[in-house]
Amino acid sequence: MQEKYLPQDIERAAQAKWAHTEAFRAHEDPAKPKYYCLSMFPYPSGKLHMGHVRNYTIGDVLARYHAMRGFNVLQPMGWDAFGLPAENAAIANGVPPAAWTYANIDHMRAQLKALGFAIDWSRELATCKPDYYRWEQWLFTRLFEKGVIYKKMATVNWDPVDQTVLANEQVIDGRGWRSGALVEKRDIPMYFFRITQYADELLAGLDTLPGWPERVKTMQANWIGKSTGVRLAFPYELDGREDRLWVFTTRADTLMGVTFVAVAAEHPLATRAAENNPALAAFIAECKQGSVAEADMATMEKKGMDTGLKVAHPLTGEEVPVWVGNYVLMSYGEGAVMAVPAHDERDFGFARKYGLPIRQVIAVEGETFSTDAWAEWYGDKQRGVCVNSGKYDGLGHEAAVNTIAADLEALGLGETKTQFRLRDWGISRQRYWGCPIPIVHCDHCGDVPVPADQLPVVLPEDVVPDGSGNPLNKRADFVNCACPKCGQPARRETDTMDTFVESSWYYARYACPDANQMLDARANDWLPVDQYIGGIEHAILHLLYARFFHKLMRDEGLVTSDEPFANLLTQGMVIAETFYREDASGKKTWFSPADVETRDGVPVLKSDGAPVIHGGTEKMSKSKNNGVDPQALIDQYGADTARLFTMFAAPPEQSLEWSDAGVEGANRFLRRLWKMTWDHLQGGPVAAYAGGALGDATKALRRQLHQTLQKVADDIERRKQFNTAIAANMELMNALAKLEGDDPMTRAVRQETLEGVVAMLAPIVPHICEALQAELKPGCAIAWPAVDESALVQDEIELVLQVNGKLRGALRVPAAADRAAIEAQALASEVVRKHTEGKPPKKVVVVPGRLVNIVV
RNA sequence: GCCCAGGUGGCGGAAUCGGUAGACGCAGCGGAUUCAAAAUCCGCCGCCGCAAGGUGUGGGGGUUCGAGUCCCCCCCUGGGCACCA
Repeated sequence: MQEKYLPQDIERAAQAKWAHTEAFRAHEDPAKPKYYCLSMFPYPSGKLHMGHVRNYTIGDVLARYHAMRGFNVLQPMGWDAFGLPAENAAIANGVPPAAWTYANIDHMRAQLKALGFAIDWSRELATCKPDYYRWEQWLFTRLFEKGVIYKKMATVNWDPVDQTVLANEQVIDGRGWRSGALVEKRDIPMYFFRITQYADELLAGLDTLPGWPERVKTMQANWIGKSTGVRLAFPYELDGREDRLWVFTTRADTLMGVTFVAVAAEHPLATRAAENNPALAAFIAECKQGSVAEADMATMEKKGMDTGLKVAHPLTGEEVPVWVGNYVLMSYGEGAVMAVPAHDERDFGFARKYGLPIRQVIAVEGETFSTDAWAEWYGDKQRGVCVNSGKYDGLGHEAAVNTIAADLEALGLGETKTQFRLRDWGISRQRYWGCPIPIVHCDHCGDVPVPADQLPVVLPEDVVPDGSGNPLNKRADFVNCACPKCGQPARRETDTMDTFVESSWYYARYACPDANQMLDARANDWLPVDQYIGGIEHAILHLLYARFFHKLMRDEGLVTSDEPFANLLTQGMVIAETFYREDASGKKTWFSPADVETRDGVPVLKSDGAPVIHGGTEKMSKSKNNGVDPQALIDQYGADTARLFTMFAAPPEQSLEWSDAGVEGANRFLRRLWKMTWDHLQGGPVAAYAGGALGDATKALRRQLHQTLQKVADDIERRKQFNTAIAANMELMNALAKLEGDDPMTRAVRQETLEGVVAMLAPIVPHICEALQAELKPGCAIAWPAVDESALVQDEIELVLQVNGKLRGALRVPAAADRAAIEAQALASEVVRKHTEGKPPKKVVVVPGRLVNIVV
């Protein structure tokens, strides 16, 4: 054994050994319980960032721990390889996205291997490879034929200068990120997954997932947003024809307070009204500026304009004006809303701004209504009762909704309806680097899905996008084809799929990566995933889409389970400070924190010494350029230090603010572990303690060892909190360092303790543990030690002594002492007499094993 | 704007079911070792106070023998908002 801890040498040796023995190759084995441990696969952006290190170390700790505890473990890895950054790199460097992506994959694979993760690399997949995406195309055609996928118009961000569709991320303050042009909304045809058909099941399914964090389930439930309300109609007559304007509301009880209705700018009524109204047409055009992102829509100034059209109130027949509102979303509900300014805060503000009437129809006892300012109670469903509402006066929320709904139904002007906030999933992307949508457009046959025997539709990999439009449109060899149905010349669809489609089923493909079909029987051997680990930022979209896709695959007979992920661990983000400079046009340039230093309390760029602006502490991301490269850490200290530090710095679910300090401490601990083992082994080999009389010190250390074994198992398995598991081992090592003596019994206990620490830390720092095990117990694989219950027994325990709830001292009592004996001993103690000043106790609280509180 | 989290020493964090606030680590301070330094080892380390003691978990209120933990209100920070992944 080397006296010095040399991480590079031992890590290389351990990794070579694992590779040689195929230690992590997973095989189906019905004799053992399976444990499918999956970390969200990375986007191959170039190099690993700290978020990856954190994510995959968490997964690796759980995978290795479960393997030690007798599970048949599968831990695969792959690449979420399609996406926008590859096109951006192509624009910047002139490299085809495919070449850029494959080079990144090679680099990042080597980095992952250097971190020593227990991954079955034989199952590696990349979503940009035809043998992966062909099955996605195959399923698409099946679902298209079933009607689960359909085509409709949808609104996108359009850059009029670059003549291209922009992602929401590419719209900055309403302008295109490259051109700086004002972004417009544009309607184009897109393919949609009918996810709303599964809304109820996706909602109900959350209750079958006890292994998911409550907060994620709450977010998903709110996202699906099931609400019951009333769909009702405002009749009107236009151009001599009778028609109805439909709206949906959860507050039908306020129907008598409607003073206007608001429609979206794209609503047919708005379009019709604008025909002879240039001012309105101009306003509608204005509404079409800006991004389609909901956050932008919700935070922009609420504006509106009267269309001049009137509709009739469904119950009173009273005339109600129709306005266009820039805050009304065409894609949600009916594209129109009824406005009750008195009882909806947004309508209230809008009515005051435009001088529209505010009519109170709900009252709360003891409160006075005023049109001057909004008060919380105006919108209170619980306490409010109807007023100024004719026959509905005096009814509470529920009764009023039911009565009004019944009356509307009798008139044929409304019905009770369940509404979801969830919208169908539009998957068409006007981009090159994605999975081609397997549709052929034929003048005679319409949209024809590509037959299975003609799949995959292969994406050409030699393309370099230039930032304007989809380059596939310029590839005649791709676009021109024969209609699969009639054989006549036809055009291939050039839109590609949302990359969320690839990441919605990769977890299943890992079970059978070589299958010559989408999935084979092995999928059911491994699914559902026992532990899924990934960033909290995926709490809604990715996880909802994957759950949805799993149900689609189930309904295709490909899997038997209802849910893909039995247990979910949402790791917090690795965040870091951001710094930027802004040019005259308002364009921001972001600088890496590594290139920034503080001079006289001002952040400046190291290269030019001029100040930069601090942009807050945010998720490490490419766009903010605040990622920290873990490679330097690995190069300097080794993989085990990087792993130990990321696991020790914060519990997995919390966000982790990056700082370089602390890494040194993790490395110091490993050196100390190494040195203590070396020192111990200088005395020659010794067997671990296996029985016999012990002194106080050795007995206490053994108790701590076995307590720690219990705690660490609980921390890893149940609490999934690795920082405290590591801290417990540090405490144990601190105690071991204080154990003196070289007699055989003491050395046996020291051997047992070191073996225990090596086993407990093996999932976290596997390389050093592998090397230490080879010295401590040559020829024996690391095994999780059984807890010795007899070592845990204590004769005496210490209780906390309080007087009036304040800590005043401690009390040593026999472990078996009963309540009365403890109370007597407490009352007799010196501290109690001093602090009670002789007053008789009013109450004595005894919490067994914890404390005694004397109340006077 | 809406939905979901979080806020504890100089810093990262611990306190698992309402029961000793600050485990463990970083930084700092003092000492040992050394020609010297690094490394290592030992000790101290919330704040006020010489001490006794008081005080302290974003702010305000409440429940309780006892609140970081439960309830109400407020402030701040982060994540998501459907085309970043």
